Amino acid sequence: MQDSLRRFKADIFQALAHPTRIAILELLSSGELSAGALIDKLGMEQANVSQHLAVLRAKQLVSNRKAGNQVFYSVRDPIIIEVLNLMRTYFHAHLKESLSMLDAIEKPLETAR
Amino acid sequence: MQDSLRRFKADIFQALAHPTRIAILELLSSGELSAGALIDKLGMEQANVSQHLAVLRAKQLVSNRKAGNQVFYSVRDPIIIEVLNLMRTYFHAHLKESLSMLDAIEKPLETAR
DNA sequence: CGAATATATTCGAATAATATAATATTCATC
DNA sequence: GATGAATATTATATTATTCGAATATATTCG
Repeated sequence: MQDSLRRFKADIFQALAHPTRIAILELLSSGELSAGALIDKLGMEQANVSQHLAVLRAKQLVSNRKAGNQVFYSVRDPIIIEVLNLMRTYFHAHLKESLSMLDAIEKPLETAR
Repeated sequence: MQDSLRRFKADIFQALAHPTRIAILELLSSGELSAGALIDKLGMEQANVSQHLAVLRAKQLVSNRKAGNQVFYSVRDPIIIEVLNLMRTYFHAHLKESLSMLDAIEKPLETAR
């Protein structure tokens, strides 16, 4: 059971472990948005956003409501937003190290393919 | 910058997205432990635990202190524990759905019970 | 020194996550 | 019922994570 809980947590964290999905949740934190609105605001491929939405749906982090032609998404439980906010606090607390971490992550962008 | 913050968050979540690493952080939440103690308590391969510790170190979620022969690990910032606790709250709030999610994840090794 | 203990690293194979492209579905309107 | 708009799904190539096995590095002790 202890173990199940950990697998569950790991699973949610996995769903959160992508910048695009975090962006989606943050965009939704102030209220619901249609898939199209999300695509616009993110400025990304329709299919890609839709796949990320599918991940969030699969882990039940968002709910969706179909209205005619469109699908409106919203954050299922505000606790998730709290988690994101805590992470922001964490980021600020460790700003210096965080920045060097980001430097390491962000490759010196190479010639695009 | 918005984007950097999201990449940072995603990166931390990625580090949290494994049951073993969650277990490690939870074991450390009440104080520091040596790598050996963690290996014992987890009952896992030495190399495997060490690799997970390396991930946690890389993302600076734990600090380590070498004392003679041993290396003692501790959680770097209690905010991380708060995040795990929030996740536990979330789990309880959505117990029913969570269980069915876990069912889907766990192999159908059902025979007994 | 050499052996023993504690921990870390490297390598390779298996598996999972991602982005893009192409296609499918669903609904509204004509 | 055909067309167009909004959204979802599938297929695939690429890349990243994971585990176990083997090996390496410290450190202590005799």
